[in-house]
Amino acid sequence: MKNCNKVHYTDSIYYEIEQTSRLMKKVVVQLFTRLAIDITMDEYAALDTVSVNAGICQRDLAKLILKDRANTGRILDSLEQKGFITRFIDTKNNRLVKKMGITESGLKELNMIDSKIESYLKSLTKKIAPEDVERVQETIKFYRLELEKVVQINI
Amino acid sequence: MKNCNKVHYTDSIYYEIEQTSRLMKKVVVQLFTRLAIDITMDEYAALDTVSVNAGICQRDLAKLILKDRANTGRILDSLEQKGFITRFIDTKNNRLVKKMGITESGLKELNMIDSKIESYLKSLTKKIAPEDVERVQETIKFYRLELEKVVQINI
DNA sequence: ATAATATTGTTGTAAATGCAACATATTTTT
DNA sequence: AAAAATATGTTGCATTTACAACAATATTAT
Repeated sequence: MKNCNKVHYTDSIYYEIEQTSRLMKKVVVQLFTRLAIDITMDEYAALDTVSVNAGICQRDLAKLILKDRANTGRILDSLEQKGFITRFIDTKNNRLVKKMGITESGLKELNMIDSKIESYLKSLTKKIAPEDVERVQETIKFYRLELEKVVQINI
Repeated sequence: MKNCNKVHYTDSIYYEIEQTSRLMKKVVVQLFTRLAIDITMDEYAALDTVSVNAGICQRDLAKLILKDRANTGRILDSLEQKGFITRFIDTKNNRLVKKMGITESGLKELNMIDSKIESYLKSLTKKIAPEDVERVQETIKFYRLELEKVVQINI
């Protein structure tokens, strides 16, 4: 008799999270397209992050959004070109850095997108008890912090 | 007074899952590199999926691994070239399709990788109660099935 | 029967991504 | 003081990815 109790990676929580993330990304991209939102998901996430971290520099933002410095710079180029953020040279620990902040126009865009997608995203979890959603979120966050301890970040 | 209760996308479970997935991918890629495993994570996931779905055709596999037909074909090209799967022409609903199966060498590689990474991956959740891990996995799976209902899959 | 549509896999292409290398400036080491 | 290392942002490149177009075949509609 063969070993039928084999543990498969594709049954693990790791793969489950990855698959869910991929699917979710598809859902949100399709939502953005349907709503004619003219920034990408990554730009939206970066804009939101900047809005709660006024005056952050590029490298620190890169660490938050888990992208490398190169692509973070490119995302910010796009957001700046669209007028949603402003960038300015400043110092951090005596070093010249590029800091940024959200503009009025960016804040308006952010609120517009939030209002457009909020109800739809909520509807996706409506069949799950709110306390379950919260518990899952807390557990995943704890797990993510564990991952941060062992991952090598080269940003 | 400004609205300090604003709900941010970056605080949502959607972003939490995406960030965790990104971080997890980094962790596993670094693990694969450290262990000198010579296939990619995607190839590994595909190989595992093939191992439990013997005789599956390419398009059906694409639906399982959530990649498009083009890239699924490319991943399989690589696995076939390395001798880990075999592909053969067959019919499904009277249509010519490319089916596949895992080879002896592929099964050996799969088991080798599993044995190498198992304990490490387990250690990442050792601080979380097993029942919590299971509950999270179930809730996410339920959520993923909700997503599958609304997403447009163009595979 | 002919035309239109659907299924499956491949090829081409443009965009996104990560990584290494570079430029500049500052800190630390020797 | 000179050299080495670090911090920050940008550029270039190779890989990955998604999407569209195509080729071949089978089914459905007219």
